[in-house]
This record gives sequence, structure tokens and C-alpha cells, in this order.
Amino acid sequence: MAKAAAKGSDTSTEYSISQLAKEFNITTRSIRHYEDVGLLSPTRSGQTRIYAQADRTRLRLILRGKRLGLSLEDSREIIDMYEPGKTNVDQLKKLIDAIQLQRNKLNQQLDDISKLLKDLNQAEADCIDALKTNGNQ
Amino acid sequence: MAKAAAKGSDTSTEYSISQLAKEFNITTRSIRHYEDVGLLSPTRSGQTRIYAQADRTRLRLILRGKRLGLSLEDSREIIDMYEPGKTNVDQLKKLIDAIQLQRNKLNQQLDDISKLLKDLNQAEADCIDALKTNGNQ
DNA sequence: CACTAAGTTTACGTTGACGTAAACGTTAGA
DNA sequence: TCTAACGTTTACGTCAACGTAAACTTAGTG
Repeated sequence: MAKAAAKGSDTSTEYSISQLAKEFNITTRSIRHYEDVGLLSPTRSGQTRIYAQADRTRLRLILRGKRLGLSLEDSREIIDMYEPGKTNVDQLKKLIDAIQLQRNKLNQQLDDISKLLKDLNQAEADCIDALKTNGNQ
Repeated sequence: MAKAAAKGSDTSTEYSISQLAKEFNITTRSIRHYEDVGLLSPTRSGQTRIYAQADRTRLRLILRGKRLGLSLEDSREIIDMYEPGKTNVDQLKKLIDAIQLQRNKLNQQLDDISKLLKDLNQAEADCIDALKTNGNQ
């Protein structure tokens, strides 16, 4: 079984699949699925998967993407943006464009959320109003 | 065919399914699907669907939900919050709880987005850096 | 040493959100 | 009149993201 860090977040800390599953409240099946589609590639000790800090970080990014409604494919693209080991100038320019695209989407989401929050506030106010008016029942 | 408004957004304005599809850049199939799952219920002129302003508004809310990664079921619940025709006190209290829940989720999303935006900014900075360093090729 | 807990692979099943095709009706214009 | 553009229903197909079972292998424990 993977060992827990002795002090703080050691860069050499390792995790088992069920440890990560518990920590993030997902199933081991999901974690293996993320590996199937190329989002994770843990090392192995025999057959058993061993997850490093980097894997744990990627997993956190994947789940953050999910909360934002991204597909796994979308998340993969975004996460790949963080490591521009491309060296190629054209690739870098494309990457910057992609980043701008993502930024636009996120700004749209920000706008959507602020509107939704306003709507919810209004809905709540209506509820409270109805509760006052409706002291009977 | 449905008539376009003569002046401004008349409350009696009507829309055909393809008008809405064009306006929101979705397929008529999607719109019918939203009806299948109970998110829309347009009136009919014979067999033909007629959409009122209220339907158009609901459609806009549905699509906003989609951009935020909500399922159609989630959107239905939220949209239903806007019309507390419940009269029942318990229902209203439950509704207020549900609203708070949604608010929490949205705040989580806000946090996620701000972190993602920071990450993207950093990624972009790294790209630009790499471009400068890599004047060669 | 038998048993349990955690790991593995393989593979078919499921759910949501539509896509896609078939077969048909209605209406306006050349 | 006929055909093009829009509408309809019915129904099977698809794709992503897992769920769920089966069958099996270690690793540690009473």
C-alpha cells in the first residue's frame, strides 16, 4: 500500500488508487477510466498503480473541469496547455489562441453565473414573500 | 408561420420552432427533445408547435444552464424555482434550501473559474516566454 | 492456512442528450 | 400541378462517462 507523507507534501509522496478515490470522493472505476482516455498515467509496482503528486494534481484539475461542465477531452487539452514542451513556435501561437478561447468561455460562464445568482436571489425573495403572505396554511 | 413582433418585444409574439433554432443556434431536434423531457410545452396550431415569449425565455435559461454544465434535469429544477406556485409552506422552505444549495455550487464554480483563469494566464505567460527565448526554431 | 481486503483485467450494460433517417402532412409560389 | 420549404411522429443509432459484474491475483492477519 502507498505510504502517506511523513512531513507535509513531500514531492515523493505516493498514493494508492483507493486513497485518491476516497480523498476526492469518486470511484476507482472513474480513476481508471481517466487513465483509459489518457488523462492519467501512474507508474506501476507490479500490476498495482502508484500515483505521484503530479497525478494527484492532474486529477484535481480534471475534477475542477468537470464541475465547470468540461468534457474529459476539454480538460485534457487545457491541462496540456500547462506544459508547453512544444518548442515549436507555431504550436505556441496556436496554444495562445486556445488559451484566449478558453478565457472567453470562462468569461461567458462568469456572466451566466452572475445572472443565475441574481435570479436565485429574486426567487428566494419571492419565496420569503410568499411565506410572509402565507402565514396561514 | 409564426409572426414576428411589430414593435419591440410584444408579450403576444409567437415563434416557430425553426425561428428559435436559428436564433439560439441549435437544432429543432434539441428543442423537441427539451419538450420530450418536460422543459417546454408550446401550444399548438393543429400539429404545429407555437412558442410564446415565456417558452423562449425558458429556452434561454436551459441553454444558460448547459453552458454551466447543468443537466437538463438540473435546469428544470432551477427554472421551477422561479415560479413558486406551490402555496405550501413546507415546499417553500424546501425551495429556499434548494436555492441555497445552488448558490453554493455557483460559488464553487466562481472559485474554480478564477483559479482556472489564473492558470491560463500563467500558461500564456509561459508561452510568450518560450516564444521570446525561442526566437530561433 | 484459510480468509479478508485491496488490487487487477475484460467486457457488457446504462444513462443523458441528442443525431439521423424514414415516412408522411400542409402550404405558398412558379 | 408539382415541388420546395417547413412542419410532424416514430424509432433506431451514437457518444461520453462511467456502472456493474465476473473472474482472478497478491498481501497481510487471526
